[in-house]
Amino acid sequence: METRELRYFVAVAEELHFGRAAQRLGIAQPPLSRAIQQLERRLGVALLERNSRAVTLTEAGSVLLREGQAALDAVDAADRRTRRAALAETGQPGLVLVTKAGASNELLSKLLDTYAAEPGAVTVDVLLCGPGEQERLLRDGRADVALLHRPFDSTVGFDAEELCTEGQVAILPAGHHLAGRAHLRMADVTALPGLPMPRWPGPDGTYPDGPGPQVRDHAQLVQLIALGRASAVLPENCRVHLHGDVATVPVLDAPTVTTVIAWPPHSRSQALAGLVRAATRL
Amino acid sequence: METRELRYFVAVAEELHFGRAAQRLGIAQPPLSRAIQQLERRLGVALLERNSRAVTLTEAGSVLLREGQAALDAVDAADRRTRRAALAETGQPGLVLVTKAGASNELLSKLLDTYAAEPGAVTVDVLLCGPGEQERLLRDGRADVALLHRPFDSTVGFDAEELCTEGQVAILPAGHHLAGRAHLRMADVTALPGLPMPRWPGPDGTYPDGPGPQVRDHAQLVQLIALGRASAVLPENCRVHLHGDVATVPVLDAPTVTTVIAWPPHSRSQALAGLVRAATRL
DNA sequence: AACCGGCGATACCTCACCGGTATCGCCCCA
DNA sequence: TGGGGCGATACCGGTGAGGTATCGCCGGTT
Repeated sequence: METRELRYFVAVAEELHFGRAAQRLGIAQPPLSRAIQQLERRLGVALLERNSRAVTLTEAGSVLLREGQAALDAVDAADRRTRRAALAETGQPGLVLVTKAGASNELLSKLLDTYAAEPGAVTVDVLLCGPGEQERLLRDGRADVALLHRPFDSTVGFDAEELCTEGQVAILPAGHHLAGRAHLRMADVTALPGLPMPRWPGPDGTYPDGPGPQVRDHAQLVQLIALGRASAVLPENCRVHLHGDVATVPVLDAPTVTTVIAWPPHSRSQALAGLVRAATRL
Repeated sequence: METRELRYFVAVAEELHFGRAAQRLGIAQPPLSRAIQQLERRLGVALLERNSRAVTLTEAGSVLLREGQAALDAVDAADRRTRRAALAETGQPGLVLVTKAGASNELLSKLLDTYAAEPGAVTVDVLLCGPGEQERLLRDGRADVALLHRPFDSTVGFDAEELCTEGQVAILPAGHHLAGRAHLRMADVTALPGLPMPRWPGPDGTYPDGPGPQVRDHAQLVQLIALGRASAVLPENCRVHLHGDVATVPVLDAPTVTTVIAWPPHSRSQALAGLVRAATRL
């Protein structure tokens, strides 16, 4: 099975429309139709159901969609990491670390300082992204290593070391009547009248239905809380980049959050090993 | 990057010889040389160092070797699992479970019975293999789910659930002077004069250097022990398929062995979920 | 009921590129 | 200095990927 065929199939399977898929791929529709037919013939498997007016996935088709996406990510990762390895020989970015924007900031800066002081340390690029995007970046090779936060992020499929564990705090508008409490319970802060929890985008970039404002990063969220339009429960360390307009109150029964450093399991890079060693020594 | 190019590069990188690689791929040498050159040109990266008389990998080349092997496994997995999904619709093997030959036998049969009794259970094929081969089979799609034994097998890169934990016992020839002891320590059984630990093949099929007979599975090992040519330390449950010629003695300070059920993290199959549920209920 | 429009499949053509054979150039070694 | 092993180059033929034009089917509209 060739990568080209996989890319074509994944495009059609995601769009469920040959015309749009062809457009997205930058080719005409007839070659796309033929390529999919040929793939089905070579596999000996029907992947798509074309009853006129609609294209749907067969059972085998949805398996190939999932597995094909994973395989394409792996191929992209091979491409990107190879290019990066070649650049690294000439000096440039040795490792790319990805973390959620606005999370674990002081841990991250300590880590970067500690690692940079090591002999043989390479340059580390830091990539910030929204929640849930890190796994993808790690899988498709745009990043080599990530700071993840369990239980929000899953470390399944990666190798990981735990770095630290912390409780969570509620973030409330400064004048809110609960802002003065010494501590709260989850039941106190879920469904606060007029202060809904925000909605984060899913892996596909769309927002789930429901109440609450749509946010893309912590800065947006804090602004909305300061405006009295939302509330949130976040790990303690986010306090360091909050200012006077919001209050933080520990939430006793919120799940604890563990920060871990994670990387693809087949990495055998010297640089990555050094960074992980530095992290576990913090 | 196309799958064909990756396969070609991996062959050359493993053989470090264009002629042999071409032979292994079933093509002539000149097209192979050209394909590699083109890959290097497209990536803009030197992958191989050809000083006359020897081919060696560059730093970027070894990155592409590792990442490329992982990517090819993922592509193979997509192919195999798609074909299997299509067969499953017509009734045949719904899941392939792989485990080390001769390990966790009664646990496995209980698991298969429990699962088979569930409504909607599909047929489960059992694949037996040597130690260290399971991860590979899971990665390239020849298997869907595995019984692994920590700490011998690594579950890195997979999703897993723990099933049970057990101590280890020394396996000795029936008449051995330590066979009557109530228990032993690791120090007692490592380097027994005339009873070396066996050597198992590595992932590449070759055996490490050193003393001790080469073995490929538990049956061979037990036979060698009964003949007084080897000894071993294995999880307790292996007792059930031993016979009179060998003795087992608990080893108090051997690491405990945890049997886990593991599967590729992006699986979303209903059948797999049912099997895992059955396993955790045992 | 007839027509129109959207969509996937088919027909047919062109050209890139993949693979094969023959041969070269280089270098180690006898 | 000549031979042999090895990778690169030159050249050729066939497969197949992609493009354009068009068909066939079906559903909704008037």
